[in-house]
Amino acid sequence: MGVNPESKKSKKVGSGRRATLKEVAAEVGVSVATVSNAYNRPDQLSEELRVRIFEAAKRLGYSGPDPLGRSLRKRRAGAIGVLYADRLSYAFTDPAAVMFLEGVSFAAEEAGLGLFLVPGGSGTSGVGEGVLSASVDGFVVYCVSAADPLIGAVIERRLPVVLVDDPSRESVTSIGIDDEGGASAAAEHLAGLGHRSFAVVSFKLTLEPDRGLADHARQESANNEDTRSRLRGYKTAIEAAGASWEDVPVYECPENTPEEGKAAAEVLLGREPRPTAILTLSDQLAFGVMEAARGLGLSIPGDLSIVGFDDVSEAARTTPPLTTVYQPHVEKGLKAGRKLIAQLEGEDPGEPELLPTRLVVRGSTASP
Amino acid sequence: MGVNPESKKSKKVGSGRRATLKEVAAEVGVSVATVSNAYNRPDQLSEELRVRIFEAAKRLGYSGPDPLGRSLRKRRAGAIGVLYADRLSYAFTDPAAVMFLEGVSFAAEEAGLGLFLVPGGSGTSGVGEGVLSASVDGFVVYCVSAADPLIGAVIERRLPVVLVDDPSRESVTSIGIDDEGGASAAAEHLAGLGHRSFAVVSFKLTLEPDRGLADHARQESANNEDTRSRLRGYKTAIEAAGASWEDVPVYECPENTPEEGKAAAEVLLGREPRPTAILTLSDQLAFGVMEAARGLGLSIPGDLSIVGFDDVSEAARTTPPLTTVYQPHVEKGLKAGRKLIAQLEGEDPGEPELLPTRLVVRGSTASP
DNA sequence: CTGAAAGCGCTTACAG
DNA sequence: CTGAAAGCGCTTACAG
Repeated sequence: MGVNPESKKSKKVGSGRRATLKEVAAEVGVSVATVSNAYNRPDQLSEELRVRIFEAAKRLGYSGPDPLGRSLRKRRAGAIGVLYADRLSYAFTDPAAVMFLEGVSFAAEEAGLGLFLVPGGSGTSGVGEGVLSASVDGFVVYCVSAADPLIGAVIERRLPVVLVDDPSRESVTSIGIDDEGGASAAAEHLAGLGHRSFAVVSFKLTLEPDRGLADHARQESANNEDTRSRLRGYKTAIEAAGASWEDVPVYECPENTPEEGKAAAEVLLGREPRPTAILTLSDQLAFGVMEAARGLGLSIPGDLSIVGFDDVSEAARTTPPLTTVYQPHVEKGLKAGRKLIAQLEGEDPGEPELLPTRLVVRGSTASP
Repeated sequence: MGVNPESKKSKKVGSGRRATLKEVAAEVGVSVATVSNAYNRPDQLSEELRVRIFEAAKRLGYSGPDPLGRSLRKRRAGAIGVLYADRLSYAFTDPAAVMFLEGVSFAAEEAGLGLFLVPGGSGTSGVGEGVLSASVDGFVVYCVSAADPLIGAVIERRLPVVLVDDPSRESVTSIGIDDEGGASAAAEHLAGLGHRSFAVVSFKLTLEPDRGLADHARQESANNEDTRSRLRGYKTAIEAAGASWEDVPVYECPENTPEEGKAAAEVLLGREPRPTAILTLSDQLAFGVMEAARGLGLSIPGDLSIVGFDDVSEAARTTPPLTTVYQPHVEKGLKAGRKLIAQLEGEDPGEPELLPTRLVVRGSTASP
């Protein structure tokens, strides 16, 4: 029978010391290998013995091999890590990030893996601490600028990696979207409606973000590939329409939130001449722009046309509905996850992929 | 100098075999203990030696102690597990779940822990497989019915646990909200407006969900504590208003989605007498009800009053805005996470807590 | 300031 | 069908 080592300290469930494989083996009078086999290779022992082992396990409160021991031995953590540059909790605040995670989690589930959300941002510990200490088999790196030291930490770990929205490292698998194409389609659309006076609301441009108008040099220094591409798309289309990019104010927001977008728009709409169209780098920013316009008594799209980027589900439900650039967030996450899993299984992750974007014209844009 | 063992197979970054503590020790000519100390207890060795060790580590491509080995030795996974009953990917689809996760992730970040999302649902592997194999230090259990075998798997693991929205296990820490109070406030509100003809759109009632009207017996058999409480709240207030609960059709939806809510409403609104008010168990369901009403040409709230539950951010932005019961999703997640972390640190997780709910009256309710 | 030794809990050839 | 042994990579008293 053996005395249950837990009976002494009978605190709440969960606080007791777990039994181990070794203890179960001792209880049954077999070797640890046999107990291990009972769980992992049922064909390696008689059914009768297997049942006896499970009974003993139950008696001792043993719930199967400890994942920690097993992982070390098998050199497999059983989880894929998702690295997000900002605070983890902030990721759940951004609908685009949430959809992306939905896709990744789908891929993880397919493969029977867990999803480990790695604290990347400025937590209590140093930069990259989370990356260095996460028990994962690989990383999906999302929303992390190529210049961020976090990327260095990830590379150092020498685990399989998929970089999302950042094709800058040739040697690393990546997946992204056609940022430039989407952006230029949006700007072309506005130009086609007759707009010539534009303004842009942008993400942060460097690791040390500013809040305010960004001059040409600063725009050029943008170190997020998607930010660069979207700005380039806007620029190309605006110049093709015969307007000067030099005259287009680009406002940098340190964070991708409606609040920041609102603050940006309030500045941009106070300038002379007042822009007739505002292009943003995300729906989140565009929502803030809409709010600012309402606050100033401007009608959309009568006085001001607005376009977003992302086609988050809410974009279809604002008043008026937002014209924006669709990108397949869930699919991007799914494919990123699958590319990582392919690497884990020694398969070819495939070429860097660029998923298509598409302009979705709704009610927030019209002739000036 | 020593030959870098990786130089032979020069495939993509990430595919190389990692160096180990032992190899670094050999390279420098010190013991593994000293190398370990270099990373974990800088005061235990001379600065000069420490630098030499880091240089050697860099040379060999060693990025610091492997989390797997460290976790096993320290008996700490460095992550808190979140268990969700359905498919993981589905959690990201439900705005209430996303806010909850935001809160949990905030708590995890505070404590320098990762967030491990455990596949609970019907993946490729057996029930509880994800739970049994997750390398975590404890579980936050969300949206899992007390009757679900997953709970059994969690308990078996003998790790610290926090049960969310399910106070049924006395011995386990839990946190929830005042479901009944919120629900009865909502029904009272409708009764106060003069409604006497109600219908209810409910979550699934058992582990084997039905789609359709649920008779009294089935309502009673509901095994989710929050579902039971909300139904009880509706019932109490409706009966207090002098109406008969027997006459109130309760439609069970197998999933908490707008689509299901719509299907439910289409049936309920086809009945005679047509209800003048529909109470739902969530905003997600309520959104579907709104859609169904629109589809049938019914005006809200003129022909039909609708109330939701959750006060998801979208609830304020529908047309008309949704009257609903607010609950503090993020705070619930935050507190659940902190209670778990308190247990991990041997502190008192505190009493089971019941967070307050509050009726938020918006435009979707009016006199019949 | 540094090292030898034990051990965290497990799995996997291999031998019988 | 079962077991003895090695070892996954690390940390931690402990001794010097």
